[in-house]
Amino acid sequence: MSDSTADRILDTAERLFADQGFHATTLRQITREADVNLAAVNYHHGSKDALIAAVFRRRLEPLNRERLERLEEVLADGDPPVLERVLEALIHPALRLGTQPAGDGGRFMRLLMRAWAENATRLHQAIRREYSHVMRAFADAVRRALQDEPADLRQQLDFLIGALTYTMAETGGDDVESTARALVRFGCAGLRDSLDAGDAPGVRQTEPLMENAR
Amino acid sequence: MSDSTADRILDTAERLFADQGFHATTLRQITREADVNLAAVNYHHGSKDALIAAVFRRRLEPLNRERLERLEEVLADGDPPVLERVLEALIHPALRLGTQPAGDGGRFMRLLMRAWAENATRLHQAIRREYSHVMRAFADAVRRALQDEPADLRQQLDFLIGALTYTMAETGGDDVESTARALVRFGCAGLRDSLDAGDAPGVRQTEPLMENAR
DNA sequence: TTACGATTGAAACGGCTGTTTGAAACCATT
DNA sequence: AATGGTTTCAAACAGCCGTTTCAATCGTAA
Repeated sequence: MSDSTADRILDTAERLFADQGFHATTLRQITREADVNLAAVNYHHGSKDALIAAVFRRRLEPLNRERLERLEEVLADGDPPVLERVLEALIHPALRLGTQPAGDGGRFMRLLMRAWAENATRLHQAIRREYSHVMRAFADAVRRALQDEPADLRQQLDFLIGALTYTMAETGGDDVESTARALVRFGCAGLRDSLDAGDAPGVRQTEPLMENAR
Repeated sequence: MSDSTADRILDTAERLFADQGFHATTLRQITREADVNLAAVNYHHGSKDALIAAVFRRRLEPLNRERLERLEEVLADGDPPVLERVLEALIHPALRLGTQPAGDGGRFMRLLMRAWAENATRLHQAIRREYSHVMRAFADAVRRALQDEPADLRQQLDFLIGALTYTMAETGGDDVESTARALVRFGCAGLRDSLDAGDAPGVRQTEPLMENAR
């Protein structure tokens, strides 16, 4: 049941895509390692592109659902929500994804990173589309937590997403808890300093911040 | 002179690699768009893999050199260096790379991201090797700026590198100055809060930071 | 047991890949 | 003008790609 042909193809494809990339991974390699016939991919998933999309859909949908559920809980607990808990709802489900089924490490996140490096492709756009409402919800929550006007909060959130994605792809999914704690804290400090202090730098200094390059 | 065959191949390859990925880009496409003969790639660069390495070497070497030069200046200006200026030496040369030759946007950074998504490959390891001494130098400088013991400062630096890489690949290289300013500030706040406050959270809160997932 | 849709299997399809080859063209030096 | 090394060119090489085909097999419902 859980080892149906279609599922075995998905598992193997996810692993190989993450390790080697989409184009570098061939259907023959997938079907050989999954121990299924070559034609099974086209029979069960339609095409290689459809297989790639299926690999993402299987992980992204539960991830974003859990993120939004946790965000709802945080928002229900108090109206100016606690910034730490908002970021934790964003970060923790993603970091846990790396350790979920069988210690796969940051494999899927490496994959997500790959897909997102494929800018200007249909895959990238599809993922962004599926992500957009999640990010909008979190941006609103952060704004409310900071009780500040919009500003360019989206940029700071992108900083955080970048740190999260990079970290997940780099670390092997070990010590998820401490990594999540460190990242939540890092992001909170950055967001608070960037927004609630207006335009002035958070720490005064004698040297000019930005000198012209030589 | 500047449009030598080898250089035209490098320029075209960099653009196509960033837009489509390494495996998805064919030598025939590169040579067609560069208006050179197919065999020219193997003649001037040896192989496709060697061409990929050459594309990276051309950008990475000046980038890391400029970073280290600026870091030296900052360190020479005062012994506990100003954290903002250290991060600025790390971030600004990278962000400027996107706007250098002809408004190429974050193209090379998208490429770097791609290479770094290719974990466990020789290319990734080669890049990490070339980066390691740079990162070590910056970690030392940050440690001195914060006047703190080692801790897991490397992790915080990875957060910052992730935010930088993600941001560069996402934004088209526009408003480099304001992006750099925002990122320096974001990173300084995160580093200061994470390290100089020890292990206690920077902001007290009534809710537990990390609840068990449902 | 028979019948039938769902699944698997082996083989082949056209097409594109990176690389190699050897002749032609170029260009500075004798 | 003749030479010899460097670079370009068109063509071909073997090999792998995603997909399709159609017969063989399986599992279940009549």
